[in-house]
Amino acid sequence: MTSSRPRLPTLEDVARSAGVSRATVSRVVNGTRNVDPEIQRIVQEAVAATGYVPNRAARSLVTRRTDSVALVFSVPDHHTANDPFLGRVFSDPFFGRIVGGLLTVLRPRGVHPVLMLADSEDARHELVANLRQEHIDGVVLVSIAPGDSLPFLLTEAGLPTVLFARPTTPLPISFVDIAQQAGARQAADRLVERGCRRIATISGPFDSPAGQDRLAGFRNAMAEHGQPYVPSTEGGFTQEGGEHAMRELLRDHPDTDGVFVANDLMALGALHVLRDLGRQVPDDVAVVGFDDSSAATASRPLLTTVRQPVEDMAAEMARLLMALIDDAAQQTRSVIFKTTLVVRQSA
Amino acid sequence: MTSSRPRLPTLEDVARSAGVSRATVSRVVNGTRNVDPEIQRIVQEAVAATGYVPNRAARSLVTRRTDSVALVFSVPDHHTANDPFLGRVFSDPFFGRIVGGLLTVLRPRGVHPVLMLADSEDARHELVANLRQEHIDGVVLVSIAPGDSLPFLLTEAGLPTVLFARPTTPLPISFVDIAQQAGARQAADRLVERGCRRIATISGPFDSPAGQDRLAGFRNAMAEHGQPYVPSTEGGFTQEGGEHAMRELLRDHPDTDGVFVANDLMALGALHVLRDLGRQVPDDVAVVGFDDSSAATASRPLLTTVRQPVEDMAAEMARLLMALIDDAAQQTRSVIFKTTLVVRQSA
DNA sequence: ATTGTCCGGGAGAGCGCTCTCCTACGTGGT
DNA sequence: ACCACGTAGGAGAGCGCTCTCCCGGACAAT
Repeated sequence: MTSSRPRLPTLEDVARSAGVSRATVSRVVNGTRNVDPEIQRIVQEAVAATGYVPNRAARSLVTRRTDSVALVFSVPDHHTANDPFLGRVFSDPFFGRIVGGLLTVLRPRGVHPVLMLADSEDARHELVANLRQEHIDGVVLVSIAPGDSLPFLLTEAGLPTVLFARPTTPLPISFVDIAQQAGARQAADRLVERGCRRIATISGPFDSPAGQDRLAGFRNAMAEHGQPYVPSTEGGFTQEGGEHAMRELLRDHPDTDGVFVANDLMALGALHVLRDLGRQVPDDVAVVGFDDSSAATASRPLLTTVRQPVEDMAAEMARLLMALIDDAAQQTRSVIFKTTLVVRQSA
Repeated sequence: MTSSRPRLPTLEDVARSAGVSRATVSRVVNGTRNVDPEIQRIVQEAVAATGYVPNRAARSLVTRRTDSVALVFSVPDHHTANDPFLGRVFSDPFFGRIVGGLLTVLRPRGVHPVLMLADSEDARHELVANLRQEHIDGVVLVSIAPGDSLPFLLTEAGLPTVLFARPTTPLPISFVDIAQQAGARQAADRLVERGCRRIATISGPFDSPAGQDRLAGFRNAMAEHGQPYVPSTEGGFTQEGGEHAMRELLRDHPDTDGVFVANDLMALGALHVLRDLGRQVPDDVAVVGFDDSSAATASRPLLTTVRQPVEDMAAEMARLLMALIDDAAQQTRSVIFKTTLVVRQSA
């Protein structure tokens, strides 16, 4: 029974009711220029009495601002929501953590995030066209598509954009990221501190900056700790990959007593394998993960891991984007967050 | 170096370039009425040549449609994104599964979901005011706040709304849900079929419809299987609650050989307790969860669970909402989905 | 007094689009 | 031949808002 929209009050209505002009009401509503306090009061009462709320479309039309930003997830081509791949992306808690972080900054400013998905080259171009047509003020881009063209396309279109994680190829674009290498170093320090002597690592895919950096950072740190060679296997950032890598590692290096696993999901898999093979964690083999995702507390023993402050990073993305929108001439900036080691049970 | 917006092509520009009137271009772009095929072609070429994309704000202003819907998450008061509670909400993979499902329907229709959060009574009222100002066509509401006022407020405001899960109090509002009782029955059937004789259950909170229904459904099914009394403990739908409940259950009923746990998160906790106490799953105690969330595949043994088709449900919500928006006089409707038992290792 | 300055308020153009009219032009029936 | 009717395209009125421009009055400086 949706009562067919009974025409909502407009500025005009409020103006008439308050006995002033439309312009004055607009000034009061938007808090621009000086308005006599008495008139302000009258207008505010009229607003309350009529139940007036500004029409965003009309406002956008003239201001060329929509007070909404796109939250774009860019994923490899030809995956739909029913595909296992995309399903995994969206079902990753990380998605929700980003949203939560963004909202802490966006909501107080009355800016709404609009969800968008770029899952094909066509979609990417269409997206840019849509965004250019000024119905969106800026873009928060989370890209997990290797060699994604969107960062470039958006830069080229001159759209205010902030990336989650450093772009694969250098680009004049703002982003937030974590100090990956320093994070890996925290893991190394922990394992060494525990007294582990034969330390190995399960790495992420080599074509991802995060995978590379964590591996490099870990190796560097271990070298400084006097261990020149670190056995490593690639686990593809998946749970199954982690299991497989752990098995391989133990086969080739049965005396391993400490493992740095480049993300929690793989660590979860590794823990399962260790238990199946009868190795006690952390006593026989200590394990350190990365991310501090929900997997870290779903596992037994609880996972010691390097925490990535996703919510804070997302909030900062929102701040950077707002600044970029307010002042288009602004320099692009990057903000790098420090990770923290969360010590639980596995190391 | 954001090149300060170089004024984008408008309908007028396209019209001039094609040598026709604005109205004709509009007709071609929107595919309304009959337009001479030849002129259609000319206009389409002009559109391509100028790179024209409709301005949504201008269009919305006159059509009173925005082609965007709100995706509202309504949560209990006084929780912010940094609070553990809300953090958990947003980090629950379920959030992303909803979004994924919605997008499969919304995207092809060019409708965008706008994320909103209602975390206080003020926020709820403000939300309704915002939505009423016609800058949003409809609402997809996921409420996890007990006694939430939003379903009522939205109905009252005459806003097209679709709920995820049956509202706590009866209301003329569309919703999707699953056949909770039938789902619980599937779990019961499985446990009985495996030969379990002393079956118990860990339930969700009694103030949630899902918690109630699953418990009632399970009891009914067990009664039909000849077991009149089912020991049960409440686990609050959390992992810790599940652990605690499992411990309690085993203390009071040490000979339990099968457990239905009303969600996967609690089941995860239960599995940990069972292992700690040296009970083999599924041989000593069989466990069936509910939801088929990511926890189900993160556990060892892999969790046998009742699958809730969240993506399909979300897609249906989108369909219901679109129908409601297109025809406001439409009846409110509910769609109940069947669950499926996913047999893995734990039962 | 006269001029200049500031400041509060109103008038009105126009953002880019849709959609209702209206006109011009066939086409068919009588 | 005439009129009725259908059909394709144009003209133009807004949708609700912001913002520039303008005006009138208060006040200070000359």
